[in-house]
Amino acid sequence: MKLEKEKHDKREKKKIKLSSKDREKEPNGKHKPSSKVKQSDSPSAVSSSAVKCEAGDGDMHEDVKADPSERAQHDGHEKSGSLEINNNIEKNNNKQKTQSKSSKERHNRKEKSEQTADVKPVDGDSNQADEGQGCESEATRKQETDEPQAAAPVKIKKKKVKDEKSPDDKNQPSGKKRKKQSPEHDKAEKSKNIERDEDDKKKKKAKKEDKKDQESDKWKWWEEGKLSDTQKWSSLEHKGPYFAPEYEPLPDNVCFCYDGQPVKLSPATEEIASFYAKMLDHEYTTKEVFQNNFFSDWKEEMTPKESELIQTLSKCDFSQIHKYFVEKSEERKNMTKEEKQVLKDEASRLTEEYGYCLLDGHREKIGNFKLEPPGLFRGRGEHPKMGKLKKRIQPEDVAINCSENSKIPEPPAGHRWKRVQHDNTVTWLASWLENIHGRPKYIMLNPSSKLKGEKDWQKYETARRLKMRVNSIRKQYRRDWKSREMKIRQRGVAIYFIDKLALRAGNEKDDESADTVGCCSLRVEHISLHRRLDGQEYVVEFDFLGKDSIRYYNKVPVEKQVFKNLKLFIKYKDPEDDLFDRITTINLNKTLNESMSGLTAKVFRTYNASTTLQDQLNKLTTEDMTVEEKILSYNRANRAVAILCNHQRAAPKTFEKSMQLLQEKIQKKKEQIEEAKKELKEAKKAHKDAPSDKSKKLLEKKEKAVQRLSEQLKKLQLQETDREENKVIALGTSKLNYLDPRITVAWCKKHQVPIEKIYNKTQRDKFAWAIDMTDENFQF
DNA sequence: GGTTGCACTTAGCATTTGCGTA
DNA sequence: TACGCAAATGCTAAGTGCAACC
Repeated sequence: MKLEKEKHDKREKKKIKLSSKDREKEPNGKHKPSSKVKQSDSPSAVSSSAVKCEAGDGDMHEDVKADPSERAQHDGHEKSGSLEINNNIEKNNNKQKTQSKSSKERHNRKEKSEQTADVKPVDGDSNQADEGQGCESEATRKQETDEPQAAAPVKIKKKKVKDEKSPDDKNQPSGKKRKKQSPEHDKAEKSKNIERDEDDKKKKKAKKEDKKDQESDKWKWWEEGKLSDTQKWSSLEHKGPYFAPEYEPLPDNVCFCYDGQPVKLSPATEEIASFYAKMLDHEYTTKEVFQNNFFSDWKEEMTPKESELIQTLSKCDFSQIHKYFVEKSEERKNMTKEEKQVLKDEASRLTEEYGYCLLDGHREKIGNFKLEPPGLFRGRGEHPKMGKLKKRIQPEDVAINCSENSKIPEPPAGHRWKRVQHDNTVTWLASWLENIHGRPKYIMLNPSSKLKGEKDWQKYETARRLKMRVNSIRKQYRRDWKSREMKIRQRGVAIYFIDKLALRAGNEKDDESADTVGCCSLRVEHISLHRRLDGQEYVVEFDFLGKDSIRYYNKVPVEKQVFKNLKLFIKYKDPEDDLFDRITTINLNKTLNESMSGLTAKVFRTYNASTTLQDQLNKLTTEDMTVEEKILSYNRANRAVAILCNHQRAAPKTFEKSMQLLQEKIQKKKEQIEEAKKELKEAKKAHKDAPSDKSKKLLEKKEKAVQRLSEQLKKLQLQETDREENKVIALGTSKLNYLDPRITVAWCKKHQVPIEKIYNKTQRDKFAWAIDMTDENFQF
């Protein structure tokens, strides 16, 4: 009861903070009509809620909350029955849920909700023994025979050699087209060429050796033992973070204008103005919340004189500043190769100096060694803090973590660190508090590092352990659906959703963030119940904004008991009430941990994603396929996971155009094939009429041409299918975070697909442990 | 048992790089 | 060689979950 009250109070607090005016607005700032507000404002609406369900077990009103035309159907999804991804992401992701309620009404609602509780404790949970822990070592550890990284450096080398030509050489026509020169000139040219070739060879050799060194230097931490769960390192040394460059004031000819008059701003005020000016092209600056947050934070940084003068944002003219930055960006784009190379060299130097640390004697790459520069906060979705000023991080804000006996990083001249600590139970190198939410941020290692890799490996091992326990866990949550205790029923249904739909846990959120939810924080307004829908029984329609304000829309047939429970959970509740008001992620995870050590809601996502990949790969791959077809199968399996996990992306801006180009290419190829076939027919006839060696050769040539063109066509068509199917689906997130890489490596080895066709360089670095240790027999 | 802070993973968008093609 | 595009990489927001504390 107390828990429910607290949940309610929290929500209440949040609602008060977020003005109803803001909440009822569409992302574009326009007010949208809100029937839901009306409904909940009326006292008679108390039990009617946005969730429509039948009265009793009889016929049901089949109500769909949003315009069905807005929802793209996506069928054929095995796991959830019918997962639907909305193609119109931009539109739908920004869709805001209308919510408004007076606190008095909310209080009444809480009391009503209390009436629904059965509080007879039933001991339904069974503790189950743990299984093996930690990272299992693979039975077979095979050395990687391919050199997946070879391709890219060779190409770079080629280009470099080309670039190193003297200016004279650059202008010389090459090869056969060269004009005849004098013998002296030829001789000089020849010796030049020899020189160049030798130089080339030397460089190639050096590079090869470098690479060899790097390979042999590569730390195979997975072949060593782990320190302990708490101790993360024995020694850690680094250079500290790299600070963002100081602000460069605008040239005198670039003016900020207020009320039509040019105003020279102080450097601090001007810097913040430049943050806004840079974003003028972006939709953010059209949003009222963004504008208000920016303006109030900006005002705080102004001098008293500036603050007195600048009273309204609408009178501020940033256009000159905006133009200046656009021009600067153009200039950068139009730099010569040499100028670009200077910048590139400087960046490499920085990475070399700050981008690596020494961890237990091994050189490890740092993930983010550059401190975040100041700017304006860009939240995702309808974030109440968008537009606020992200302040410049000073050395005095930064805590350093390294070993006691190491060389302590030097703070910038005239400054000192916030503190220097030597805590080997954490993995971060530096940390600071960001000023928007007051939360800590960290500088940590790259995913290719031991610390990250080990944790990743462990994650997949936990998911594999779940595979062994999942049947008994499923039996248990089915039993819980019939518990006499409301809390246990809710928990049973929540775990069912987490398992079946790969929903996130849904922790309680602080008051000042976008209104997004996960499983445990679902509200009544996020589901609609349909006794029958599209020929299926007991359908739950989900519609809510999840992490990053990505819309989750799905119509799922569920078991009858789940459906009945959901009806019970929403009884006497209003749209904004919690669907699972008796549980939190903490007690849900506690229950899961009792079933299996290390089990949390998150593990189900990893487990279901990896299982789906393995099943789909088995189903979609056959031996007679070409490598291209196998890759398409892999992408399809990957896509099934991305759909399950609801990993969406905005369609690429150039999507339509590039598809059109591809289609034109396909058409052209088809025409070429037709032409080639005609020629083949003629060659056949010629050979039949007057057989000779020449005619035979010609015939063979034409046959090969048709075959080659047909293969090219097939490749293009596969590309077209793949691209179309990937339009709004992001494959990368699941590949990097949810799919046990050993499944991929085993599949590549079994089906002779080069690993670099599936994993790029970064991914191969991250999954080096899996690539090294996995053979083709690996089973998740 | 709940709250809070901290440490870490997961996530999509923005920017840069480099490849294929005209 | 320049250009346009897709892929790769970088950036940082937004989640999860644990442990200390009350």
